[in-house]
Amino acid sequence: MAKQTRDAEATKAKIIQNAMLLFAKNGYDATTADEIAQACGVNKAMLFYYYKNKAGLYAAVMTHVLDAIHEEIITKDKCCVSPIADLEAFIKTYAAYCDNNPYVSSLILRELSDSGAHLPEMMFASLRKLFGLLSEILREGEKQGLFHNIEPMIIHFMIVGTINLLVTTKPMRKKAAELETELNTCSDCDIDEISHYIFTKVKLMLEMKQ
Amino acid sequence: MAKQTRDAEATKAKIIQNAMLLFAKNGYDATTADEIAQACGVNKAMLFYYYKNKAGLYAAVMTHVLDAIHEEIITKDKCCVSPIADLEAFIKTYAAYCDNNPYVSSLILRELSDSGAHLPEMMFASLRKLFGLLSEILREGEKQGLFHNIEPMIIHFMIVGTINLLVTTKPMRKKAAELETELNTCSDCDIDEISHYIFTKVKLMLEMKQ
Amino acid sequence: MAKQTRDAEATKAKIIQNAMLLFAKNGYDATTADEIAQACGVNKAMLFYYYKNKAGLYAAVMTHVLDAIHEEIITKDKCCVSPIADLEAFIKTYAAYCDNNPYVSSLILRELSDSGAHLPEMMFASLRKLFGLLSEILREGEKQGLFHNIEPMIIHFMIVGTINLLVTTKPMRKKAAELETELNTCSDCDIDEISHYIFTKVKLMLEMKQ
Amino acid sequence: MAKQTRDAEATKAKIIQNAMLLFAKNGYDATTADEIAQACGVNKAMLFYYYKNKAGLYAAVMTHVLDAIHEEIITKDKCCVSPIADLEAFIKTYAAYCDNNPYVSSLILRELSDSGAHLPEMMFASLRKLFGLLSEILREGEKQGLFHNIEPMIIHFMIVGTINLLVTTKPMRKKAAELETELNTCSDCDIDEISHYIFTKVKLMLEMKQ
DNA sequence: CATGAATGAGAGTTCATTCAT
DNA sequence: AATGAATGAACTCTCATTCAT
Repeated sequence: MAKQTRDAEATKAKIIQNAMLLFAKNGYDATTADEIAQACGVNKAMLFYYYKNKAGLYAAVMTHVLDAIHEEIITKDKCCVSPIADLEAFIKTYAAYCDNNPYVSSLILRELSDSGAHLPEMMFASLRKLFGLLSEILREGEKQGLFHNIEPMIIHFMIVGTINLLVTTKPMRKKAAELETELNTCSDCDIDEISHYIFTKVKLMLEMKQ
Repeated sequence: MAKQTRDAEATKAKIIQNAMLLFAKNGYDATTADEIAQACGVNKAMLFYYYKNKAGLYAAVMTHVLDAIHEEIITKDKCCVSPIADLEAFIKTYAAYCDNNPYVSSLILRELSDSGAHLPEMMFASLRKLFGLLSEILREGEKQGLFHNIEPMIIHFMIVGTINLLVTTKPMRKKAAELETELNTCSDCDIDEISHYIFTKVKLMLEMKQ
Repeated sequence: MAKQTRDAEATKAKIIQNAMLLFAKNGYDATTADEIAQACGVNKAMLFYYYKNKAGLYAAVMTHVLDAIHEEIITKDKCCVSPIADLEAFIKTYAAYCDNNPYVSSLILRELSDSGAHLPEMMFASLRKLFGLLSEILREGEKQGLFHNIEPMIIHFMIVGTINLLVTTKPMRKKAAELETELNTCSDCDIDEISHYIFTKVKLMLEMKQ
Repeated sequence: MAKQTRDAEATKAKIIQNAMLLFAKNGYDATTADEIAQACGVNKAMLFYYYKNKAGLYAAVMTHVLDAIHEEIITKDKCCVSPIADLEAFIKTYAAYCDNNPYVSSLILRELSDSGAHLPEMMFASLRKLFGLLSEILREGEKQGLFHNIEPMIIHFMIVGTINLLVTTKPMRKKAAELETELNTCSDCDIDEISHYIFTKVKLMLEMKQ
């Protein structure tokens, strides 16, 4: 009996995992149910059995992804030591997570460029949670007189957007570097350098009174 | 000179224009040839007559968009006054252009999150041109001792990515603001405030020696 | 054993059967997937489900046809009594089979006049098998001193080509006879007369030393 | 003025010539108006201007082909010397003509395997003329007591069908010979050997009383 | 006579989804 | 819970044909 239950869970997990990769690689429309099923080694009808329809599966994938990243951040951040330490933790954790799970950036960017067309309600909740974390840090820093002239939404996109773009364009930048050596596309930068650079620059930016 | 019933240039332009809007709104896969043709008031076969296939039309749209933005920038920028003035012009022109033509941001972000899956060769050329403009400004600033510790690719995405994300998420942010007043999503910020804010912050960031 | 609503083998067979008739009647290009599906009372997508694409279905049809005729001949021929008896059996069996399944002649002639454009590899194998049967008979006859001056390929086409042409042109010849009584188009000849005539004449031809 | 007229004629001839080759190579349905126009270096609309529609062009091509072959035969045959000489001339002229204009065999075989679906009325007339020539020779031979037990339609297909099949399958037989040396596909036979062989064998066949 | 622009009616193929087992 | 069979609605693309110039 326990076997049965665990199999069902295992199947569901396998589906989410493979769907995530494929949605990230090819986008929502270009990913077919057949493809996902085949990648899982599961019958196609199972996708619909467990997730009702393609949109439902996609929603499940996105919740999974966003919840995971949120949890990663609140776990890794030794919250509340200092706003600056928190900011550093936020940036580095987010960057490291995206680098390890590169489909995440792709999924998030795509969703943002759709204005959340595929999953309005749910997207809001999960993305807001993420934005909420940074907002809180910034507000606290402002309260302590460390940060000035804060526009949290813009800062959020500066951090998160930049990281996501650098992650998704990695192969593209590598290819560009091979074609033309003149342009510096940061094609060999590793994620720790990148996140450290971003942190340093954003910190400066927030600390200035202007 | 007389208004013609059969004007190839006009038809081609109509197609590009409508395709651009639809590709931006719905993405490549979710946009159908029927839809585009109907929006143009043109027979579907014309799309293929002029652009060979859907991918060809998409490529034409993207070249058009990226070339237009490039030209806008090099026209509006009174080039070479000073790196700081150039930076300001770059940011503000780019932001204003995207705000006036909101499909642009959507198209660019989507393409970047695909790593240029739809148009490898061409994308490179056009995006590189844009990146090249900023690169040049940054390099000059560094040479003049105004900017320090420059990583151009990261700076580029910080500017361009942030603007694009703010443009595409505008409706989403508006909706979020209606639902919940607690969070500040910059939903009423207008584009000039935004681009000025970004310019100010980026300038600071570049001028610091760290 | 119970009659099933969903019987893959039955469906596949239905598709082959109807496709065979339609390809024979109208040729490859002029036969549409819609038409075939409708004739089968099956959804069009099933054709692609089972046979991948139109060419695949056509190939399946041809293999089916050629294998069937080959089997018919090796079954009906009491092989190896004497080359002459074998020749008679070959001619009469082939003729009777084509007469009973008139699409066969049409398919074969069409394919030959295309030089096997639609299915290079497969066509070779199956047609060669048929030609091999006659070749063997002729060679044996020659060895036994019964036949002389044999050019097997030419003899093969004389037999098989003539039969096929008489079968496919049957309606045409009937119509011609109605229009004009002067010309004798053998419009009332039945297949047994025809095959007997061919056998008699070919036998003479082979037995002469010239 | 004469120039104009001659140009029109030249254009029409160019169209017929190229259409003939393409119809022969690819069949009626698989040949497109675009293709023909491009091959001629003529605007597509011209095809319809001169020949009303595709079927009309095809009909024109076929009449051209069949009339040409008919004329060739009645020209080359020193008619009425003796039925045997006439037969020889008929076979050899037909074979040589098809060998020089290989599209002819393809077109004729295809048309016959359709039972003249594309051009009922016209096909009859032209094919009948050809068949009429042979019929007359056979009848005369019978009257003179040279030939016996004649079934003209069958003899006709034995001659014409065999020649056509050998011509159209030439590339196929060559390829088969390369793959497998065991089978003798007459792949190196030249047309004069073939037509002489056919003539010899048919002559024997007709002279026997059986 | 000649052209390029335009069209409508399909054709083949794909795919999310459902049904029967 | 799981599968393969089946479907209907779309989608991209093609092509004979016509129109305006």
